[in-house]
Amino acid sequence: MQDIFKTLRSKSYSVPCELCSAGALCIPMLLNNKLDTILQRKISYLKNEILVKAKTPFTKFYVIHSGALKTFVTTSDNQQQINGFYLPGDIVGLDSISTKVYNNNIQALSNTLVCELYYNELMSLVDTQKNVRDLICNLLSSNIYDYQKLVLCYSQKKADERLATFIYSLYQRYEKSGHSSLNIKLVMSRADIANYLGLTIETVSRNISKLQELNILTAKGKYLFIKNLNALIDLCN
Amino acid sequence: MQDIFKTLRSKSYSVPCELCSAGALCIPMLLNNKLDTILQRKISYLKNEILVKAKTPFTKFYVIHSGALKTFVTTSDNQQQINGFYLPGDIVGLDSISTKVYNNNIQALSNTLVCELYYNELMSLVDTQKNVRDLICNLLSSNIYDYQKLVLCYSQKKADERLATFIYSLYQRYEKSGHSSLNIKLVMSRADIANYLGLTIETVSRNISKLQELNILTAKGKYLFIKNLNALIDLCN
DNA sequence: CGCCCCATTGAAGGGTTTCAATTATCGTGG
DNA sequence: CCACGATAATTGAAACCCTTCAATGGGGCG
Repeated sequence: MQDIFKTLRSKSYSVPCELCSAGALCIPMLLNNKLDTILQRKISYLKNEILVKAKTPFTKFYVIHSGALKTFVTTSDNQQQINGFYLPGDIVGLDSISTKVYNNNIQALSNTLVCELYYNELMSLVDTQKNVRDLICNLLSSNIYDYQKLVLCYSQKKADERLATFIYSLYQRYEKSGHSSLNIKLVMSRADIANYLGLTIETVSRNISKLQELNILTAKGKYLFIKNLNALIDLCN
Repeated sequence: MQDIFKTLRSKSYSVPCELCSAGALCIPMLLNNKLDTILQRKISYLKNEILVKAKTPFTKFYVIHSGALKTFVTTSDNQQQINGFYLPGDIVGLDSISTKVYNNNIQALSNTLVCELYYNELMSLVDTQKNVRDLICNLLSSNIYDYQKLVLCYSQKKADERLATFIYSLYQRYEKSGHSSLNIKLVMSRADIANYLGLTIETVSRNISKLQELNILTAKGKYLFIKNLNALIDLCN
């Protein structure tokens, strides 16, 4: 078991363009040699660096190549409320089209490479390319569907089910971007997970222990090994 | 006080086209005499009638003129999980673009008039009219933003804050569609509210009583009268 | 190697649910 | 229009889950 975690230490997730949620955007653009005009490739941000402050003007989406981001708002008593974790292939900022400002702060959870995708120039492509139009609509719509499921999760589920759902969603997202593995590295702290799930650090910690006692997974620091995927999925519904 | 509730008994919310979330769609189309080709106007559904069963092919959005709808999924143990209430001016089905099937069941909470908006024909308008394209993107994006706020609400807030947020959001939504009033008719049952908020009926009931003890509102059956809007808003943060 | 931060674990308190009983409301039919 | 039954809503008490407060253990980084 120790060996597994050793090999994971050097694990670094990234997404090839073909599996990126914006990939279907970039690839046809590449073909048209229009890519460079609307997409800045692979800009680097350091761990904990703030990419965007909330309320600043919205100009572009951030598409994650490798690493991870979190988005959060700050409450009146100056506390963070995390409302999203973004992994390779994910696109950040879809909520900002209508408000014309970023609604959230965006921060790097680790050293991260992102592609920047300018909204205005993307929209001009929508007008000329029907597949881009469909892609944008699908991207926005599936984001809505994802949030619907998230709302159901948080409004209906207990702590252990929330945590199981969170872990399984990480598994699914890595799988989707070509990193199918029962070994998962948590890029965020327990405090961030707790904040996001609307629980306390202690409750998250206790429920991770509980999942281990149930032989569903093994946890060692930021590394999880899913021992019984079906049992994990059962906990999610 | 009794008088207020008397006069409310006949209250019926509806939205004029100018204030409908699809209004900016319908109005330019009206001008072009294209309206009738893509929009079926004011179809009537009876209370409790099922408009759409989940998993059936997605073809059109439903825009509410008067009345109200709820959307829900059914769990493995055949229980409803409500994930949305829709009021006059709201548009239902935005999550279904990407999945190509309706993800939720749609049911009328009261006798309801809806306009039906066909997706394919709407998309052809996107290609010819830039304002329609922008409207769709804004509609989808603001829906995402709304869900972000909802997720935060449910993941972070206690029962009384959830309920306050729910009531205040009803107030805001009626205000937005031209029915600004401190008197609100709840079109849904306590059971539906509880289900949606992830609470029990008893907890909802107790917290309505609590809001009355705090002199924030008066409740009589399905009718609420907000006595202290600022206090209600304070509870929401 | 030691410090600091993060994570884990324990015990008490508070909030929500569950179970149970009562009261109110709505729809129906006389 | 009122009476009745069925359904919905309210209220109380005990059980349970999560939080809070507190202390301990462990890992990463200089």
